[in-house]
Amino acid sequence: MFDALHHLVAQFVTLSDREKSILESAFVFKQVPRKFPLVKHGQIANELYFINKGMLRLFYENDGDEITAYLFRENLFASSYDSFLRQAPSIQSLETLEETDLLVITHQKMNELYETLPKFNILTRKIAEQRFINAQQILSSFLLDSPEARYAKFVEQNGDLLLRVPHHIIASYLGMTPVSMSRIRNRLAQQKR
Amino acid sequence: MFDALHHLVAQFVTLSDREKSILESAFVFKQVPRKFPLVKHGQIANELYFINKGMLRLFYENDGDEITAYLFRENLFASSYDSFLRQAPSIQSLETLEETDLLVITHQKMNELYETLPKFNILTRKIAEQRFINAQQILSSFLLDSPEARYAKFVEQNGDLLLRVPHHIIASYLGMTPVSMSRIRNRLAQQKR
DNA sequence: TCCTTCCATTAACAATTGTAAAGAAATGAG
DNA sequence: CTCATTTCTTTACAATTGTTAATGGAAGGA
Repeated sequence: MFDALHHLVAQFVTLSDREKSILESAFVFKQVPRKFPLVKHGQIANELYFINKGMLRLFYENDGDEITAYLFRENLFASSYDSFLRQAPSIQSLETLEETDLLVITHQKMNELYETLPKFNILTRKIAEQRFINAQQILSSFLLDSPEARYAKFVEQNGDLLLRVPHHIIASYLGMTPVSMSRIRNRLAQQKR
Repeated sequence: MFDALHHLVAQFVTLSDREKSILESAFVFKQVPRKFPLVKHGQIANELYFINKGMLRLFYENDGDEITAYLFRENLFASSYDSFLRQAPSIQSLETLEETDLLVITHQKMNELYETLPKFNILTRKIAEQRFINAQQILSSFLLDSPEARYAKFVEQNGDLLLRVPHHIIASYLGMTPVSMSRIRNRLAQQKR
């Protein structure tokens, strides 16, 4: 149950068995069905999730339609980070895309961990740094690439998601409409012939 | 000389006088002229900068032309972060826009600080978290706003930079061409009449 | 101060994207 | 298994952006 979590943590810090069990005891297992809302826009996110199985989507609600901010898959930490970190009302919503198995830690438990497990500061620092680098890579794709190139890169890196996530959700993640993405798919498919 | 730095640090952690002097001793003051290259694309960034006065721009070099990744102003830490954090060759370049006064800390000195000043982990974690939230806000503007709205927001938040930074540098930061930004400026100016 | 380089705007045209709507196919809940 | 809902694609048109080029003006180095 905690294998994937320990495997991720081990990439950043080395923990003793004792420290591992302190870490484990801070999390609670939770299985949630498809389309289950974990954070609603306007609420304060007070949980952080580690995904054992399934997928989450973080999205904005923009007068009626939903714009994907990020897609979380297995073995990632997920949350509405801005809300969770600042403990302020979330401008994003978080929902499952599939039936999902989560390890849940509350904001309060995390603060306790900073005390009982000093290495936790290093761990979260490195994870925050990595998230920043990731955000910067996505941003760079908006600055440097055409929508067509951005879609092509997405397929290269996350091609499997095309079969797992509705296309209009991917389209909004790539900053385009489903119509435009369909045209791009058409163009790229014809180039390959 | 260290006033602005201490002021920023105080927003995240409380340091004793002794800790403050440890922090100070890790930095070196450096004044650099306009258009001075601090990190060249391909190099490994091994310095982090705190800006006392002046401005830096972080940019990509895309077959000949330069695309702004970020604009750093006074009282901010600046670096080619991906390169600095991973100690890998930088895909970005970092340059001064004006004559600039910097406090410089090396990657090695930073690792020493993590040992001699444990609170430094907390400080850098919180700064990394803040940078992530900032990156996410910028990204959300690409997902949610039209180029016109993105320009309008920029003016609202950083209007003074229009007089301080060449427009084509701002345009590429906003993900558009200088021509398109000029048209948008024209449109918005006419709406106000 | 002079001169070269850089910079912002405008114009015209091509290409791409957004919007709205409709139909066919796939999917999930009961 | 069936039916309502969701999802993907296509079409036509409007709007916006990119591209290239030219001009006038500003700015900075010698």
